[in-house]
Amino acid sequence: MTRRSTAVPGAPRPDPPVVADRVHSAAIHLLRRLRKQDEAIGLTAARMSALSVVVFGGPVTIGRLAEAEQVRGPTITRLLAGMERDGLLKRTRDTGDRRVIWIKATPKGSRLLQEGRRRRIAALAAELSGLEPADLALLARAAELIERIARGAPGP
Amino acid sequence: MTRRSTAVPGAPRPDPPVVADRVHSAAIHLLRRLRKQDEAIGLTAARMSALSVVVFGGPVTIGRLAEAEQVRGPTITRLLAGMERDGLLKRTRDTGDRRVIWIKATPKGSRLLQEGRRRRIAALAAELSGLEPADLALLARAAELIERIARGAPGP
DNA sequence: TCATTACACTTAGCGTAGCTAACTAATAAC
DNA sequence: GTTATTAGTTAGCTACGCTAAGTGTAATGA
Repeated sequence: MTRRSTAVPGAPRPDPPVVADRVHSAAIHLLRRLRKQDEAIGLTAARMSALSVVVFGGPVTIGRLAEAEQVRGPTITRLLAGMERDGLLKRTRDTGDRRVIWIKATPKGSRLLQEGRRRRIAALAAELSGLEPADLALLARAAELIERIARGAPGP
Repeated sequence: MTRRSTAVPGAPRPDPPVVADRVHSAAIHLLRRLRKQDEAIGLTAARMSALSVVVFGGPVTIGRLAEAEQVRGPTITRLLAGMERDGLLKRTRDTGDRRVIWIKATPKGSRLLQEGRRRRIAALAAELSGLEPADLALLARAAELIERIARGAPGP
């Protein structure tokens, strides 16, 4: 079913390529800006993203994690190697199928993730808090749309 | 993180950190997805971004380009080296101040940029064209908001 | 004038992240 | 009991951030 509209009556229909270009550009610039917050906590974007899958999604296998992160196996393997070395998570061989490895976050990992997100997001959140509630809601809705599209999902 | 509905008068005020987190996450996933389109044309995101500054902003110096791209000098130097090798742009020593180098796009560079943007954006635009006009307009507005925030502008 | 300072850019080298191809080890299928 | 499939790793490539240090040009000032 279609969603509730926030359209301004009489506004011209936006051109998809133009909107795509703008959204694309905004995403690039936003992430470049946020990257600068990274070294404060020592969690890169890739680590933070993977860690949040593990922390919020519960224990997960390497393959599922690669899928969730939309990257290939070796990328995850190396990412996890560094994070395990840093004590953020641990691997456990599956007792049934011994090819499978389960990834679990350590308390340190969970704590660092929360802290990292807080920091990385803080600057952005601070800017956002200057917006009107309507604009905030608009951004939330936009993020939802983009997320769905990025996942390649046909619909909600 | 709870899922929130579209902005409706009377809805609770969205929490800035929550929105920030979602926007952040959406940006990451979107770009990861778009990156997959890159090899089709042979222009990476960084190249495309720099090239578009050169193409649309006219000839530019290395320093200004680094500034525009929000990266350090050496990053631009190396980026340009590859692009010059590939015939996408050319360097010219400033005749007045011989420390300065002007970057200009070649016809090939301009052409490739247009083509690259078209391709990189095509998939996204295709998805977007399935949206209602209202949602398209919402995304356009969201991109505008994010762009302003990413630039660190105080904004209206 | 000539030594010093400032500036624009480059080189060297490090770290992180993406990839493919080829490998090991375990399981499933015939 | 082979053979095929699956899960994950290793090796090695590219790209793109960074800092520190180097080169060459311009500006300054004793």
